Amino acid sequence: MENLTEMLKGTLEGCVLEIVGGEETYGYAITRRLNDLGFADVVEGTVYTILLRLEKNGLVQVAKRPSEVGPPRKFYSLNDAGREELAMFWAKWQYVSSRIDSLKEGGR
Amino acid sequence: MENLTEMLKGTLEGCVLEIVGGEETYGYAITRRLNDLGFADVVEGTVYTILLRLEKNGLVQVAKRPSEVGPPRKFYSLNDAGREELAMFWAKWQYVSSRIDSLKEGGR
DNA sequence: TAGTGGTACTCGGTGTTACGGGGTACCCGG
DNA sequence: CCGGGTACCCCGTAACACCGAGTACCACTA
Repeated sequence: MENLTEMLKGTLEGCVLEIVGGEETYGYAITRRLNDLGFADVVEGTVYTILLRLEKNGLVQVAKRPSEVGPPRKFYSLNDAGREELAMFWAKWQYVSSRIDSLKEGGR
Repeated sequence: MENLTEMLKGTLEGCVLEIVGGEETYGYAITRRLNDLGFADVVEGTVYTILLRLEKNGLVQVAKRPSEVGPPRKFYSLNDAGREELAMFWAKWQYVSSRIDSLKEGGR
């Protein structure tokens, strides 16, 4: 599937939030996770951008820890604000996707 | 629901395409349609921006016709390229939304 | 020991998209 | 004749994802 990028705007951040909410993890692994999930062309730079934004907005907690196979990793986990934001994201997603699906099905 | 705007990026154009594909219609009516559909804060300027983009990209056919209740309307309908684009949009939507839903459900 | 490839993060610039606000203009009823 | 609904357009702004380049750590190998 080519060029999903525009459609991901505004949802990719939520996806990252969900992944981080599931377990404490770091940028490089999140990118891999997204790629495996089917978002094949999501690229590292994008994920790091999102993570820095989440950090700036106070939605995550960060812990730097050494790795045995490369440079140190920045592990992210959600704080309360982050969990709240995540819940909000899913509410929005449900709303938007239901609207769009209803438009698709004859759309009344 | 507040501030869905970011989540609509990349999908709003598809929604307009779908509406135009359903019947020949014009900007002002499309805006109303979207508002009724639940996208309450989609605003006229946005729809016109999209319509002009569709026109520029050769996805629609345009016909100006007088109105009995105001200034003339620009009626839009899909051409072959537009129908193709619309089919593409729904394919992308299905793909993306299924991926995101699967992420939501435990995400394997 | 120099080189390669995988791991891991950061930054600056770019393009696309939707919004906000203003402007123009047509039409009808009071 | 003037306000409000109808109808369109344009310009500037903000958000978001991408791209490319840079830095740096580690293990393996020739």
